[in-house]
Amino acid sequence: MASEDDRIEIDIEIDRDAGFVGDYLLYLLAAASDAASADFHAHVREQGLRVPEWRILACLCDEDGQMVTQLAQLALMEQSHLTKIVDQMATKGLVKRRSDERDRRRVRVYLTAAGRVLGTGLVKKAREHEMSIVSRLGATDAARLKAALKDIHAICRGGDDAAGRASSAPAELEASLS
Amino acid sequence: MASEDDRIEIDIEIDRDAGFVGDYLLYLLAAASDAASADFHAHVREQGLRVPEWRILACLCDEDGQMVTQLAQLALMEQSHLTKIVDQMATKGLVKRRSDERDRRRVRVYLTAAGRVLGTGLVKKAREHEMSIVSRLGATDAARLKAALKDIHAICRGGDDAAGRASSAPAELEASLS
DNA sequence: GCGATTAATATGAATTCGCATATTTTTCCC
DNA sequence: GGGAAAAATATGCGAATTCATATTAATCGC
Repeated sequence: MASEDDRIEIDIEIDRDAGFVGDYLLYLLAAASDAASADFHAHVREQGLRVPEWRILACLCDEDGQMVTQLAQLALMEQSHLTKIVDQMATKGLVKRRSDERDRRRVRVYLTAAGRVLGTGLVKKAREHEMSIVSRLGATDAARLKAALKDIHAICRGGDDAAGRASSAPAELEASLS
Repeated sequence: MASEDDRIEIDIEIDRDAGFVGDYLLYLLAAASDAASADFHAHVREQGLRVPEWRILACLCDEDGQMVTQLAQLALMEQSHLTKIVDQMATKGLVKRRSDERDRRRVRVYLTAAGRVLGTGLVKKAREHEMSIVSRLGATDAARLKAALKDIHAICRGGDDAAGRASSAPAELEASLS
């Protein structure tokens, strides 16, 4: 019962011919997004922020005083979730709410001074981090990649709001799409 | 106090010059991934599956009997989360566990007949859906995009396990990287 | 071979997230 | 202008997700 078969059995099957997922666009997008973000997200957490908070800060640095729904779409999260995160950020003193004068249903979210400082710093870091990836990928390929990603986004939107034009579209992504 | 100023004030600012997020690689990746997946994920849920379950099915269709940790990496989720989802899927009769004979710490996850049927069907649907996106994007651009995404993944991995080679790497993505 | 260390998975508590819906304000239509 | 329909946000609750750690098995050093 002792030493019958001590060969090391290699059970790691390297199937280079891939299967399905290894070349599936939706998987590649998710995997690339995850992998690319891991580094920076770790940095964000070191700053005492969670990822959704960072996203909101970044969006507000781009355009302060956005509406809740607008911001949620842009930050890729649900409205009710964004509302809750804004609560927390307000408690932390990073943002403040103010209801829109013209339409008092709307609530606009503004950066506080502290929020702007933190956000600006992180945006700078994010740019540096992005540059390090872009340089490793090559500037040309990176530019092509970005263009393709914008195309994908433009093509695939409509599952949400069926060819939703006008007011709800996250402005930044509309631009430069051809 | 009645009609002082009824002009419709356009408060939607279309800033085509983008800000930061509109051209930030990590944002574009996340946004594209979200947008591209929305459709199909809706279909998955209509089949009574949640997205993580679909991911696991797909991975097992590619290679049955994977280890828990392996599977978690491949399916882009945490190990403890995967364990719980496998519990549920086992209850539903989609997968079954069997401990590895050589190393009884390891638990391998296998598809049941029902799981394979469901998974195979969804993979087929996923291929069709992917093709519809690829055709709208253009075959050449799509191929370039996939290559770039694989590059990104290869470049950015290392935040997790510092240049992790060998056994832990999700085989499919290693392949065809140059 | 025996104890210490490491690997693989599971478990439990705390948090986040998402869905359905309530609430408040505005717009539309008559 | 008054009530019904719509829009924007908030709330409550259940499920999903994470984090820290427990548990079990294998490997390494002596």
